[in-house]
Amino acid sequence: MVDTTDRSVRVRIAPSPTGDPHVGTGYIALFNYAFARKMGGKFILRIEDTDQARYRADSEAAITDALNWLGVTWDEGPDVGGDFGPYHQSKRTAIYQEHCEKLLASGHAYRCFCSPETLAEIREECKAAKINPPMYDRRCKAMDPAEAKKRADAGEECVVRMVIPRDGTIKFEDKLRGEVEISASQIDDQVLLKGDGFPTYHLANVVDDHLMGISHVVRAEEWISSTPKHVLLYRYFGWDAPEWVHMPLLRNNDKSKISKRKNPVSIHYYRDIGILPDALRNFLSIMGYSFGGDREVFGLDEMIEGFSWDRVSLGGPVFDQDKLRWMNEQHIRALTNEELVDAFMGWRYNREHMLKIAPLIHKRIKTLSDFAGATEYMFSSEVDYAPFADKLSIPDVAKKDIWKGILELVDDVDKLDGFEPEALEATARAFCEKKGWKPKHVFGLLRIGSTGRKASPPLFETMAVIGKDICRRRLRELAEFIKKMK
RNA sequence: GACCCCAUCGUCUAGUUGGCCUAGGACACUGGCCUUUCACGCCGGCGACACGGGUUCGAAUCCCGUUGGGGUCGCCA
Repeated sequence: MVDTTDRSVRVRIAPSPTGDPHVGTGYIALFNYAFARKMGGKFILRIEDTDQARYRADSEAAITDALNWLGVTWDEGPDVGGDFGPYHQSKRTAIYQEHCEKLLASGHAYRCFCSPETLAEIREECKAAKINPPMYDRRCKAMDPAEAKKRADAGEECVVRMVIPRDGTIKFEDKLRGEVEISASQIDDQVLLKGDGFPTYHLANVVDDHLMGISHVVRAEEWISSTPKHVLLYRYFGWDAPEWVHMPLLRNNDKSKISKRKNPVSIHYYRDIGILPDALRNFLSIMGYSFGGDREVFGLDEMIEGFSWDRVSLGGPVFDQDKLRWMNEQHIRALTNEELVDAFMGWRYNREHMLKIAPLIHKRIKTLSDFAGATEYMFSSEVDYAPFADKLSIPDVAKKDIWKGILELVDDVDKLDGFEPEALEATARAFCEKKGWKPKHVFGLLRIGSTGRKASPPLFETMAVIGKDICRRRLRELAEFIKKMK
């Protein structure tokens, strides 16, 4: 089935720098990468930074670091260059606007001046009238294009929407499932160009995939329902569409789409608790995929060599932490003692990390041998809250408000760029203010939550050393623990 | 709610042109052996083809329906 002589395969991973490097990004990147290597094709990294509101400065580097850490590397991308750049969508706005003009000219798109408020009203009306799914009523489509252009040129803010046929169906072939058919009546006149002049995913994605010569779009299953829009866009532009491959979604234990509320989803979390990169990679590669025979532990090269879409299964795989740990154990065993020691040193037993710890424990140890006891929680992945059950309360605050509050604080911290002590403290104090809770009570909970101790070096410095991802995980577990307390 | 996708042990999966499946492996759980302890290792146990109709000599494998789960329905990707 797989033609290994096909050199024209070009695939891409297109993450959005809006947060932490997600395991789902790593998962999809891995399959794109394996397929590209198998076919002797190219794997491209493109940064989809078209959302100014959600853009996070520290995110892109975190994503590229995480992907490299996983062992997935790209042939073209913002850092390595290539013949199809630029590879940041934010640097391609002129291209999208130009293409939007073509659609406008051919009558496949129109300007829309409706405000977000108007749109919300329309959505409400649809709901009330039980119109499913709720859709834009296309009122601006009736406007004379010349008149619309005049208003836009005069500086009035507007978006550009694509025209979806009134009836008929849109079909496409998914490599893993066969033909998928969706009625045009289900599809809204999608916004292509936002009010700020940036493109939406749909436009940018199609234009870039075409311009970058992408042959196969390998992405997550959640995109299936918007694929008809993309198919239409290719048609409107007169381009050949790529092949579609929709991988199953990684799941929480309850089978819902994997999410940070129910699972650690940052690749950094797994790195920080001491999962070997090749173990995470191996684990991700048995999600929805089987190597063949009874092999579960295999190298990236082996996966590439035997790679075939035929080996993908479509039931959504649950991301099982236990099995990940077992996988990691297998990879640790495969190490020599020399390599194991290197792994420890590469992880946290190194000068750089010790230098962060040193000021925190310097005046808290009497002998060097006190180190292990004084820092145990800085190296472990989980802590036990049971010994503190009687300390997990705040005077005059209901238990429910406490655990919900902790979750809220975690969300506040999530919005930060980075995890610096100063910003952390400011966020925590703002939270106390907001809640009307005393810092000493909140900080006490934070301390127990992130260290598993009631005494520690300065809280926020300590949290910074433990790291954002582990702290977040611990705090969520603390909330869970309190929730379950009688 | 509408539309789309999916459906083998609790979990990851093998099973891919229907017969070699009284359904195999792995994680987890569990009984035992080994052992000065623990871990590893070894042997064993528990445990699934969602249900109902077809097609066929024969179905986990094909078709239809039902049920269940998931996803999407944003000027987010």
